[in-house]
Amino acid sequence: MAVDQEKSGTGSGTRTRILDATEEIMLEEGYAGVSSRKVATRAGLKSKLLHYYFATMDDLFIAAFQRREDLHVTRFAGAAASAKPLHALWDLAVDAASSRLYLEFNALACHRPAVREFIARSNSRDRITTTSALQSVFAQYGIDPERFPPKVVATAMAGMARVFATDRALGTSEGHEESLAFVRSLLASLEAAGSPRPGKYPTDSGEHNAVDQ
Amino acid sequence: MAVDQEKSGTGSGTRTRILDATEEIMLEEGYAGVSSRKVATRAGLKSKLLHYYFATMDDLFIAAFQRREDLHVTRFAGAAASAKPLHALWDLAVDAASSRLYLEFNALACHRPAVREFIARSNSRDRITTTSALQSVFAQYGIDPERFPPKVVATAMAGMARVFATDRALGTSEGHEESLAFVRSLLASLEAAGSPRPGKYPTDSGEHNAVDQ
DNA sequence: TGCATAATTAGGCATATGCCTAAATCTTGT
DNA sequence: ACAAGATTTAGGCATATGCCTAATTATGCA
Repeated sequence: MAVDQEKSGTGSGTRTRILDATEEIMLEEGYAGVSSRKVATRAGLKSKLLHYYFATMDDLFIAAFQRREDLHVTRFAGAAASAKPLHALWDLAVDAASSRLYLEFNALACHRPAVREFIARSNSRDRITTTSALQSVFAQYGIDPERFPPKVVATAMAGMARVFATDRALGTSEGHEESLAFVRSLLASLEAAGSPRPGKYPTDSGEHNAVDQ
Repeated sequence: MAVDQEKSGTGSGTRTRILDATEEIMLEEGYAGVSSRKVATRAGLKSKLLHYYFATMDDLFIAAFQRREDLHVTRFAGAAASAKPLHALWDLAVDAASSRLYLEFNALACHRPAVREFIARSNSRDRITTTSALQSVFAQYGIDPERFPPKVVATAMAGMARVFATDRALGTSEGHEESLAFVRSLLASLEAAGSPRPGKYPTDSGEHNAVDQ
């Protein structure tokens, strides 16, 4: 325990401020721009104190990632339970800040073995959770899982979100508008076709077409 | 062509060796692992010589990226002109080494302004070129561009390729098999349905192949 | 042959980074 | 009030990095 958990509000949020600073630097300069002294300066404290909260840089990165992931899990649950789960899940995946951060974390994981396992596990878990959520939604909406395999849709969603995040970070947006419009219209037609089925599984109702051609 | 650089052609491939070493380190440790001394050691030469070929690290990264991009452009042209362009373009996008490298370059671009413009331009250009190639192939195959907007397909392809690359680098492969199988079967059905298309467009045989515009 | 140019080698400086040990101060529960 | 733990401060070392100036050797060409 000790420092690893938010003991109480006593630290005046020092730990939180450190993680915030870490995220900011990752977004502005990339993960390689994160150094102990830079984080400390940005958080407004001496570098020694940072070392007190996070003995090593690995600890810092893992904690930063952990916090983001916890937030993501919460958001994900909310999205999956919302009235329009497909739209909500898609919006969540595309969320700019999160995607950009995950991008950096993924790159970071490549040369920090201690962090890699955390991120790899999280990636895998997220894909599985998304798949399972989609599966349930698809069943509820009467969407043909052969036509839209949840696992494939989950992978495609993750992929497009990453493209958007990367491009945006580099200042381009070639194809974003069209892709977003296309996906949204697809989601709308999917949700419109299955929406009026609260609590029950459709499987009936003639309009199984949902994705007609 | 292919004269691109080679200051004089007598470097006994030193320049090439430097770029190779740079790529290797990027793949093994990430872009942040690339330092002048490390590259020099790996290429089997003194760090001073590296500085002779590439005055700054920006120059080195830009040259490394440039070389990869030239190779990609060549491969792309070949894929677009092949007998099964859809499969070829997809395979190219998913190619492991290239995707991983582009991933690193993208991350690198975030905190190296001098490199950013190169990469951003390349990303944008690649998306446009892919879109245009898909458009032409779709027209040839009689694939409805409303149902498969080339721009959207190009973005989705780039996205899935990135997910595969990232996951593989981290040691996971959740959903890869299913996604690859799904895409391949989709491509097969598209190519099979389009090949015997009646009309003025050639079916196969590469004589009048319309790859250019 | 000679010569211009490419290719290679040499040492070093200013800076930044990760991580360490020890002590002083503040907060808390009792 | 007091002890125990949490929080903050302090200085420093070994290492790595980017980049610089100059000199020496190898090579191709007229």
